[in-house]
Amino acid sequence: MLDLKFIRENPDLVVKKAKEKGIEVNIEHILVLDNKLRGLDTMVQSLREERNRAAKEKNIEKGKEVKVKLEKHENDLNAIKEELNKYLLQLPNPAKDDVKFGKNDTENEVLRRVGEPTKFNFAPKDHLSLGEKLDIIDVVRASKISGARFYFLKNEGALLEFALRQLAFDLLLKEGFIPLIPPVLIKTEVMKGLGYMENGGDEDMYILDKDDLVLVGTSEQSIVAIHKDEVLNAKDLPKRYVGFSTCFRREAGSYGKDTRGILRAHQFDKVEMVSYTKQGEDDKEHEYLLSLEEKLLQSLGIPYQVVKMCTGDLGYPAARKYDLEAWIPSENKYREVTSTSTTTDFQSRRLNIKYQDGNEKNYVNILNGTAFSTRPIIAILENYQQEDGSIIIPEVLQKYIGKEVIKR
RNA sequence: GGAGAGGUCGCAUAGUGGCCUAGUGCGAUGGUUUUGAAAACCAUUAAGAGCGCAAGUUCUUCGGGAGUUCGAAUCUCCCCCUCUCCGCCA
Repeated sequence: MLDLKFIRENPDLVVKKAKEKGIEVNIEHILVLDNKLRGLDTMVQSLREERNRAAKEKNIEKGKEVKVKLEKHENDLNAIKEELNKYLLQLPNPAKDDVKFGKNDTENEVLRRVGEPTKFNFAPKDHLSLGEKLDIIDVVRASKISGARFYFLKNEGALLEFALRQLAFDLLLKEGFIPLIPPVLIKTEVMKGLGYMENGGDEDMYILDKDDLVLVGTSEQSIVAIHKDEVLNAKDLPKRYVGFSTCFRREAGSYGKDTRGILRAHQFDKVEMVSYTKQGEDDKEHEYLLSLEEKLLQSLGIPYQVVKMCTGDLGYPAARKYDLEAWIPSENKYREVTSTSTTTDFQSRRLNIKYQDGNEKNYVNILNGTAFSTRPIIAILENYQQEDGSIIIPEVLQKYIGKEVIKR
């Protein structure tokens, strides 16, 4: 959500920035509504003043008269407020100035590559063939009981996930992150407030009508909302959380896309980082979160590239976003495994999260980033595969799993 | 799931239709006093919004929403949350 005053003063900029993200905005309508609203608001206020005065004087006749007038104008006011709000919620967060303009993901910017694409003197297999042969991934039985896009992680497959999670927590706890296991069901009303259900977002969510709850698509959703309607102390910032949870996505609209293996599933696990910082300190924090993500991938010894999203690929709340893409030998290309975004004060306005610094009060900046998800397992299996189909376990993970090789 | 009790300013509590412009205590902040501190005393003690150059002024908010009323913290209805007991259960 953007500041209404800012919109009033910089309407052209708001339009231009939205356009860069590929979103058309009817700013005229917003300004007209805003203008109407303020006129009406003033009128309603003075009518209320009259009502209050009549009540104090116990002037019943006068009170009755004012009540009728007030009712009508209050209804109008509420209607306009609601409409204006609807439009305001549709405005995207403007991209930061350092973000390059681009229409879609083909125009994203590769910032750097770390490590060389893994070379094999045999034809590398994909993660699913490897996983099935080693009996660590089972999608056939999963589909029997849950349908397409579900999987069992089994044996060392399950242990690999635990190991990745522990590796991430070990690093982030050292960095002072607060560990968190969040709820994965959120009230529909709160999810709407978060803004994840707009623009078709609800199509990608599992909604439990009977209980008015929604399954989270990422624990970012519950972690970001943890301080809803709170004023934080500036002393405690930056405040950093690391949460672990299962994530649920309907993947509507991705039929036939990435159907093989565990790359795109309805359910997966993720270790998520969320930072709250003071206004204007998000750039520094963003680089910090990125550096942590790189450190984790580097410690696994997986070749990757850092990609900076162009304006057209940013999405609504992000002002800047980096993806880390790991080298996937079977596809002969890099694929997204983790990412990090700054939402500046876009989310904190919606959620009403502020901080107090002396006499000053301001909205916090909120950032998020993936430490690990299930996806890096794909990169590990494929990059560490041997000719006989066995997998060497990355050295940093060996202590968690208690062996060096996965073989049958 | 059943029965009951609650939710008021940072915290604790008072408030059962107009004297609430929400009282009191604690805490916090500033000041006076003091060599310094404590104590004492004095003052301040929320957020959001509108109008106004400003001083200021008005409105909204007593868990949330809807209603009754000239007038609601107070009455009615719905919802949320917390606590106690029972039942069930990792």
